[in-house]
Amino acid sequence: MPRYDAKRIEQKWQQVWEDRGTFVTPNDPPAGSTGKRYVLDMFPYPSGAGLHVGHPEGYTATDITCRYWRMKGEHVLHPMGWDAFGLPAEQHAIKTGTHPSVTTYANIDNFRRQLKMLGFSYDWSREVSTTDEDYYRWTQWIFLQLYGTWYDPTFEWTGPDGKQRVGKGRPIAELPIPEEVRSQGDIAVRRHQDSHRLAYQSEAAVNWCPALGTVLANEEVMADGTSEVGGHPVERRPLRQWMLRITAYAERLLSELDEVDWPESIKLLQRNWIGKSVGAEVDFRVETTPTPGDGSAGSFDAWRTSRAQSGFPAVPEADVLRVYTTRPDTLYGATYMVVAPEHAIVDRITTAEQRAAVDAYRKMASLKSDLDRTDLAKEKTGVFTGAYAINPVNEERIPIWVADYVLISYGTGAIMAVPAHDERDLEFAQTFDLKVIEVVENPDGENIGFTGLGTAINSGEYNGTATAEFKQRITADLAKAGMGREAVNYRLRDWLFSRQRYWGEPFPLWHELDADGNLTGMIRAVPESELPVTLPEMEDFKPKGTPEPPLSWAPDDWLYATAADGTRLKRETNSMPQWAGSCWYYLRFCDNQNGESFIDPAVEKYWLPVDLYIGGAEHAVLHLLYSRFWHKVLFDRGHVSCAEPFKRLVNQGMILGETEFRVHQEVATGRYVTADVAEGAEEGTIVEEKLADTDVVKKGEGFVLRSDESVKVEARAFKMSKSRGNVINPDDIVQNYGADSLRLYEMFMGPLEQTKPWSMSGVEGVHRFLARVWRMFVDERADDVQLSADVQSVSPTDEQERLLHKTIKAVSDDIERLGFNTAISRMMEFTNAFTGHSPRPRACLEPFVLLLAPFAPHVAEELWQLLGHGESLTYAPWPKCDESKLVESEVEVPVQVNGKLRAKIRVPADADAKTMQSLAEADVQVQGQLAEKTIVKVIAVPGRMVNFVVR
RNA sequence: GCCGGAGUGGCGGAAUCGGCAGACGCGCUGGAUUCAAAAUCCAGUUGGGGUAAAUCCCAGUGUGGGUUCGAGUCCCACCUUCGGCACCA
Repeated sequence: MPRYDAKRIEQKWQQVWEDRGTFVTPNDPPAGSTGKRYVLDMFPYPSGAGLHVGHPEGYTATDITCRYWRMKGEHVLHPMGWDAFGLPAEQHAIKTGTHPSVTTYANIDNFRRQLKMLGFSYDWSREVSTTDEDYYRWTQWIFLQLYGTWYDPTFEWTGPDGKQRVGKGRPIAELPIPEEVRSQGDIAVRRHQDSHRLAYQSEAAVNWCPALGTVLANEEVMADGTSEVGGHPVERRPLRQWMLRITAYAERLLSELDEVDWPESIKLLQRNWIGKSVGAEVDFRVETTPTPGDGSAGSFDAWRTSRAQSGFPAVPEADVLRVYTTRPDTLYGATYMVVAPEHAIVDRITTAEQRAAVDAYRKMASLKSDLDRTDLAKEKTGVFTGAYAINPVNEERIPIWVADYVLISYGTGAIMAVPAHDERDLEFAQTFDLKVIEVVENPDGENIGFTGLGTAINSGEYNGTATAEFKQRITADLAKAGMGREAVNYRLRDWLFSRQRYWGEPFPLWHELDADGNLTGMIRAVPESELPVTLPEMEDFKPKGTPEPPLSWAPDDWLYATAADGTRLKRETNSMPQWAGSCWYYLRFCDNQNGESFIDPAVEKYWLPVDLYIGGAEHAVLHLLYSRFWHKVLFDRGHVSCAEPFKRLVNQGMILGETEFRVHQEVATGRYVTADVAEGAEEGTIVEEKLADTDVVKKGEGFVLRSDESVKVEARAFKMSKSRGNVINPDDIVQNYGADSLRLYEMFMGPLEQTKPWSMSGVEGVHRFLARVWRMFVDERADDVQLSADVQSVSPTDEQERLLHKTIKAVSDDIERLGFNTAISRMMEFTNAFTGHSPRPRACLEPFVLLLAPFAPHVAEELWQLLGHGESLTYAPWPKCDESKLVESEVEVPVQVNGKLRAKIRVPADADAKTMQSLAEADVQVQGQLAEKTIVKVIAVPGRMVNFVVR
């Protein structure tokens, strides 16, 4: 029985593709290729659970695109690899005692098997894993580029892409060394350089997660103060860590977003994350300083005079408090100031009377976790320092407070508080009974809200000025007086780049040791020739619950060395975060065998940028921002030729579990029982309740399902999860329906970008479609698989030809705009029209097989072979749409009367407006509608419709 | 709270430029085939009304308003829902 046997067909063709190396892609374009396409998937983390149905969604979308472009004659790069460093493998290793590399490579084998089973056209010879020494050698090399680079924000240059830019990452050797630094000797020069490198060490308070035994990046900590992985509490702790100076690139990361074709929503997420704001810095002189001799001598007037002469200094004097504000126009409404508890000025200005209270507050604030500082403690706390500052515009004396609602890490760590126009300031002012002065009003008397725009009041000479103009004027005036300047701030923070983990890339760095074996703080980069710094073999890599990284108890021969100059060296024992490997994998795919460099420049120039990048929206800020940052550094240093790595980005939507139904049934007046039911459960079924009203129904007894108005049915689809038991395993789907059905179903579910629920009967639906296609070609009543006698070399009818070319056009257009669901429905329409008719012209069916091929490649190959073709259809030319075959001599158009559809008439396709009108008027239906009415106006759109406006 | 996306039959969704709302699939109903079933094929399927018949009538794309000859599509306000951010001055 030659039924549609997906399993036989799929195994056969996967073997053929592998044997023939069908998808192996050399870097040199084949003769006659029309161009290059680099189509990339976000490579997976090979978890122990295996492939999830979410993976094949994006992978099928890219695969269809690749197969389509190959048939169009493009040279297509379509690689796959593994983002295999990371916490789960390490935690699994700790639990089971298996080395993480063992688990990782076993998982990779499973993932590879599953992906091959789905028939994706990857060039497997380009496979990489971030955990391979050959790979992370270059991750370390790129890190050294970051380490060896400083950002010059004023450097003007033109890149290889021909665009003019201001700001460039330059070699650290080109960093100007100020004379006073140079005069202090070598160590001072090295320190100066270290403070400008894109990779630097910092002692700052970091996110330490005791449960995971590691520090985390801001991006890895959720809004509620718990870790993104596992949801464990995270605390703030001062620790020495490696940071990457991504903030230096904030402006470039923001402005160069305009160059890429990404969804606006993702660009917006990145813009918000970078969080640029434009405002002003303003200096407030502290009136009294309790400790003499710290530079506070002199009157306010004297200070003002000197400022007017010397201008706004880079660093304020010790008794000057610098604030950042986006609303310099509200300066007259500043009634108090607030500094963050960590602000250095607090020690200098706190009065003796307030000292004890301030110290206690600062201590308390330092112990608070982020969680305490946000959600739980929304009410404002703070302490008066006893000191006052002078408002530079009106010389008002205003109190300085310490409060933790001001963050040390943003702006200058200090604010001028304008309670009339800032909700948080008002809340604080009300709590502590501070003055509120309104300085903005709406001339129309409408409520402008806190931050609304309007015109100035209570603002001296500026009264009556509109907000926008006021901002400009006062910023200019402050600058002239040496009291302020325009300033830009970013919400983006530097990237915490070190982790206390074994299973990650070691840093290619040495610490210099002194005679006693202590760190001197001086760093030496491992020479490029000594890369990779491989992970040492270790039995015990279990975190000890302290911030000591596992590598710190690595064998001594790994840990220590002596330099040629006799200096004792100790390795950096932190490791890189999982993001490191995924920051640049798209580059290595182009040239994964290269032992000389991370990518050959000519190869890079040919393949880059990635033309289409598809993956989950969960990487909208993290991976995609980090990756762009690294790429820009490599670009600035001349290692890549384009400034943006991913030209077009598409996020696939999440696939949810099957829709679940739940009934709420009234059992007594106002009392409900709730239960999960199967879809289409019938009245009278006994269902077991979830939440019982124990007064009415005993728990565990169940109740009889009714169907009346007191019963409410709730339908909801949930995220797939093990605990909910609604996970769909791709292996099962392939086993029961085949890979082609899985691919087709995932594309048919709905738009790629959309979140959508799984439906098993939907899978059956597309499987039925493929079986229908099969029967369009194969007579199932025959004894063996052979072309049906109904498929004949006869001339197609005009109608058949028109449908074929309509289908070619629609499917091609749909693939190019990634509208796979509609492409599939077009092919279904074609199939519905052709099945059951005999004879079925070959001239229509052959191109149809080619249209189907990107979506369901296995069955398409089988049918192509049945049609007598010896070669795989992978590189068969894509069918061309003959526009002349699309034209119809007559079209049906709607006729409206006062905008309402009243009739349909057939008109010649090329009829002009006049002809259409007279044909419409001649129609019996229309005449009936127009009888006894006056025609006021007629709108006729040729080929579209006719509308009579009547009275 | 702020920012963004989405609301269309019983369900997933279609309508690419403001021009026939509901393509295609699921589900359901009826029929054919069959000893019976599975599989397959054919027909119907937004709701309401109406007819001997239908190429009939009315309503209809979250709600309320508006622009237009004409609105699922554009504008204003609101509701619901999903996602992101969240003391960022």
